[in-house]
Amino acid sequence: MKTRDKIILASLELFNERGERNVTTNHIAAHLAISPGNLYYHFRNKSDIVYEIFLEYEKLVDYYLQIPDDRPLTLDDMKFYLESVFDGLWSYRFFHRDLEFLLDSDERLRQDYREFTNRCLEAINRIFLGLADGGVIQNQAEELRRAMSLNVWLVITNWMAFLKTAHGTEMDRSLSATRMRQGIYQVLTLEIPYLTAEFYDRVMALREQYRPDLPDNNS
Amino acid sequence: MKTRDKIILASLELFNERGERNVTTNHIAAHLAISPGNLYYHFRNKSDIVYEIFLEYEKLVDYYLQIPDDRPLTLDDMKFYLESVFDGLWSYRFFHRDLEFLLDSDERLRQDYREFTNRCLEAINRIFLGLADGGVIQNQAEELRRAMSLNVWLVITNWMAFLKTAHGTEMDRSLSATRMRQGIYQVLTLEIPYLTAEFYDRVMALREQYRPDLPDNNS
DNA sequence: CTATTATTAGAGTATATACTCTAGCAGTCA
DNA sequence: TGACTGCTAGAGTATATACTCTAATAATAG
Repeated sequence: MKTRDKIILASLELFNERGERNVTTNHIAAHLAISPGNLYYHFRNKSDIVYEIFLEYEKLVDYYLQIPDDRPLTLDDMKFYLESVFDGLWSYRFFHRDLEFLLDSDERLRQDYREFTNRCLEAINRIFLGLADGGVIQNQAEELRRAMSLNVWLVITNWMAFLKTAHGTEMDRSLSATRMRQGIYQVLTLEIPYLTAEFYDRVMALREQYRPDLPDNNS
Repeated sequence: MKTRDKIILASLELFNERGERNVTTNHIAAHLAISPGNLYYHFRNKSDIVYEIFLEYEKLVDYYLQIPDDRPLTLDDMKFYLESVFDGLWSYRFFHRDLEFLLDSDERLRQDYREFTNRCLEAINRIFLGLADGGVIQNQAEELRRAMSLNVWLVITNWMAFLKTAHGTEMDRSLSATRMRQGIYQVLTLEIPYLTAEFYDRVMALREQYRPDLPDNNS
């Protein structure tokens, strides 16, 4: 594997683990057992590494969120979108943690992220439309659908932070990966009132699969 | 005003404006035209300043979120809670920005914040109960109400970050304060499906007051 | 007035961090 | 072979940052 790719990979790993703020370029180099000079040969600065990682994140999510417009959407589609998005969120979870600082330090990233957000909102909106076509959820007025999409986005992008902050120190990876699924539960909760009678039971059953086992057992 | 209080005030101001990460203790001292030594006479370290500010934030929100249990809640109550919470969020907006790092650096804060979160969730839950009593929203199953409360919390605590990241550089204070109100719009959106027939029109009219003037005009 | 305590200034320090510079090495192509 | 280009090491640097230390000044109590 090329050094450049190794740098990106190790950075992502360390960022996710410790937070971007706590990971220096020297740490990254040390972790890879390469020299700082080597790292800076491949990247002009830390922001460039972050930006490169963002491009991957963006690509992944954009790939997941391709919405077919030649057919209605099914329950399986919905499940796929939810799982994919939370999977992406998990893989690049450092990103939303220090988001504001990162955007402040890099004009390019701010621009790109804004467009990324808009694309995601648009995708969520189209998923709702597709699900309405598929008879899973009821059709809603444009304005309400947009407001709902935004709420879905807010819940999704805040879920990771909630887990990290609302629960104790017991945030080992395995536990997180399980808890992560509760994010899907929360999103499905948003949809409940809009389900069609035909699909109500099936969606509720799906939702049940993501229910947190422990009621609220933090400490 | 005592120096100690001035430090807290100036810190809050600077943190909100530039983000905690970009504000050093030396900046704070310089801003107040006092010496670093003086600052460190009053606070052992930066974390202590943050913690002190958190205590104020906590007190404010706890004060706002006192829920009377001897009477049902009205629409006005709901409006008050929403405006109060978003007002608090705005006044201490730096806090949620670097939340994860702050909690990582201060065990006390992590502990306290977790309890704070739980109290807020509990309060939201009780507001829903009170509103159901008041005939504003329909009564829901315990589990659904809890999941909804959590969604409300997620939307509220992520709203500030969304504004800062999804819109351009044009985030001067005045604009923000206006946009801030759209957060209330989003929370009310969550409640729509659960409104009682008697209150539907009134809540929708209230919600209308918080509707963003510009559809999605960022750049 | 004096002794004591609280407050403040301001120079200073240890450490960290992002990043640079130079020189050497390795692969490649003529 | 030799020259050229890409890659790497590693010491080094400028700056920032959180925080300390000492001495001086103000406030207060007896």
